[in-house]
Amino acid sequence: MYPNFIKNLLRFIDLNEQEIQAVTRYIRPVNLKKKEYLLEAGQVCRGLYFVEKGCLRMFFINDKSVEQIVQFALDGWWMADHFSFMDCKPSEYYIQAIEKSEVLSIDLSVFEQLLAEVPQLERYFRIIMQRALAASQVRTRLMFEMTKEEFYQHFATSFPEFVQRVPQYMVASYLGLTPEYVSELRKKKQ
Amino acid sequence: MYPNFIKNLLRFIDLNEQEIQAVTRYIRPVNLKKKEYLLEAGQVCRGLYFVEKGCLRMFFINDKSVEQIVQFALDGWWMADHFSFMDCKPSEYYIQAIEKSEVLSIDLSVFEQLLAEVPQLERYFRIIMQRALAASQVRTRLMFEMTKEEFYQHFATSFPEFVQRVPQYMVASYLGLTPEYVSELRKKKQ
DNA sequence: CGCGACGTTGATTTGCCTCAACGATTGTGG
DNA sequence: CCACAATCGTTGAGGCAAATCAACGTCGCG
Repeated sequence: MYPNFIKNLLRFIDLNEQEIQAVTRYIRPVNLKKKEYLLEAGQVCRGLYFVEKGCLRMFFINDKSVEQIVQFALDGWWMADHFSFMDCKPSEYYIQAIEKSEVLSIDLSVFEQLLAEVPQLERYFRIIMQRALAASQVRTRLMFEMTKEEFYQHFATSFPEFVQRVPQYMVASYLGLTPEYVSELRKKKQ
Repeated sequence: MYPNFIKNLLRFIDLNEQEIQAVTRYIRPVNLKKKEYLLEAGQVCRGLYFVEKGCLRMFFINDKSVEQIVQFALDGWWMADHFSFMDCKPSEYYIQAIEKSEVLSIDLSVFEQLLAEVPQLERYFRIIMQRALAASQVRTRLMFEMTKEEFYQHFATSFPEFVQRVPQYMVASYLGLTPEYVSELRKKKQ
């Protein structure tokens, strides 16, 4: 049951069988078909979402009515609009399954209770958040450091599985490029 | 002693007098003169830094040998290169005092011990990290959503004290603009 | 006073976008 | 199993936001 999730927990904290059972009792599993939404703009982001299997994207609609992707999540990654989640404010984001996905949600409504019952999870989430923050710092540096062309090439060579798995125009959006320009860059490289 | 720091702790968790004493025993205070460095590229980021009073900036040197600022921290904010801190990897960043500053460091060498002695701090740092992550998500969205001009105007009106307090070319760097272009934007607005 | 740090101005250049049109591939209902 | 429509990627012409480069003003400070 939820092998990826439990493996992820045990990677950062020690839990006995009983505690693992306790955690899983608080989880709300969500199965998504391709293109189905986990969150839509205007709704409150109810949970912290763990991708047990599949692939999600998080995006907003900009003032030109174009989808702007800000994050992906593959198997074993967490995803949430933390601002909306923490303050119960309506989100400006959509979270959508790129492929058929199996997601585990820890809803805010049970989050505090869960933390009280299994206090080690404070540590787990502290580490998860800290790592996410580190990743975000790295991304910021790369965006400033590189031209858009280098940024694309860097991404394509760093995450080849990714470029296979998701459509090219989504990669373009995530990197802040137009699909046309990515097309030009790919031609150039060969 | 460290009034801003303690106020910040108590804002998110409950601690009794004894626990507060325990925490302060683990702190390494650092006083910085204007332009003094707290971290230089190549060094490991030893601590999580809390700005008790003053103003810091974090930047790296890009391939054109230009300083690129990625973050500021005013009184009451945390700052660190989390990637370097967590994995003890040499940092690519500099952290420098923009003005005379009083910083409190929680060094990695005592971090785990401190968390063991005052377990509520796991919660405190989980919240701190989560909020930093939320802020980072908002910044990412703004950078994608707005033109550079809007981004500058948004920043200038959202943080007027800031624009007073730090030189214009640093604001420009933080926003990913050239000083010349910011100059042009300011002229335009009046 | 003189130097260095900071800001401004204008001319020129360019990286990347916009727009429009056209293949190629996929998938879906009849 | 085919027809036809989406969906996705490509190409090329033209345009613009913002960078680059160079030169000059101005202020504060040793």
